[in-house]
Amino acid sequence: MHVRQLAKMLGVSPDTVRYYTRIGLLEPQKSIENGYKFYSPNEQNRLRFILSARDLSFSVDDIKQIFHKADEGESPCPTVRRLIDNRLHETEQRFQDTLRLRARMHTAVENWGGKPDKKPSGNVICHLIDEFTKTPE
Amino acid sequence: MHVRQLAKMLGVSPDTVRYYTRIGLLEPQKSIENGYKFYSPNEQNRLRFILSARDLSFSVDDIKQIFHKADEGESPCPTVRRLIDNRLHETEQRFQDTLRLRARMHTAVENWGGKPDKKPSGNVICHLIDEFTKTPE
DNA sequence: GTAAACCTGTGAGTTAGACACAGGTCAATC
DNA sequence: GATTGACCTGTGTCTAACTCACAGGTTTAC
Repeated sequence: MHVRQLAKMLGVSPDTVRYYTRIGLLEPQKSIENGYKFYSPNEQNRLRFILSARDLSFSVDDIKQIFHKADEGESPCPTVRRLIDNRLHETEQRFQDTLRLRARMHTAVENWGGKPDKKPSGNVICHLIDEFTKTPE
Repeated sequence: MHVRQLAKMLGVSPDTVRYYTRIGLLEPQKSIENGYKFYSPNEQNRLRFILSARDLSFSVDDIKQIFHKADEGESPCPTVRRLIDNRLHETEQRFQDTLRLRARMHTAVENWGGKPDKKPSGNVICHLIDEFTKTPE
């Protein structure tokens, strides 16, 4: 199975598959006559796993670690449990940040609704942004 | 005012100031004897504006556009209103994505609590991840 | 045989900075 | 005046997770 076919089967772009291959997460065989890469059922399964892990926000480097454990025959589960703990904290942080940002943006847009456009003057570049910063509420 | 002093004054890292300078958002004068960059009060004001815009999720490229308008003497406000509309959509999207991700991760961790570690076998790399994907609820 | 459509791998570009590093500057000491 | 050490500078390179550009190989239709 070549790159485009595999990508289509699992619903990702060929470039994504090429990327995972480039960094060593996938190790397809190289056709001698073609130079084209050939993905075996085992590689297909690995890609499926990568996508599942990605959906839980595991990073590519995390997945490398998981594969490393598994390739040595050890259980990757402790690693997985440890890693998701970090990812969970990150996600929580990002969630809170995004929540605050969203509120700030909504306030700004609302705030700007009744204000006119103005030309820049002196040290005011855009009075919407400048004034909003000074009165965050 | 040199880079470190300016950075400290506005609470960012010198590298951040250098970055904005490198991409042309700031245009300090270059000392002839030193080669060191000198930031005038006007540049200080520009940096303050950049940070305000950044806090509303405007991208560096957005800010470039805003500066471009303002430098031509036109009102950047219409640009600002148009741009924040895009950023608001992005933020909303990111918020929803993060919300879903967070829920998925919580479900996974809960789910894994009662499950043992297992060694990889056949085409199962980590049963926690593999099985969770198959039963998302 | 040839033309067009399609596919490939590799190299480079993307964001918003962080980090490494060779060298310049300045005050304090000898 | 020379020298040490602390501090500062600009520039080049690196990051994550891909995406895009591109030169060239392959396959199919005529």
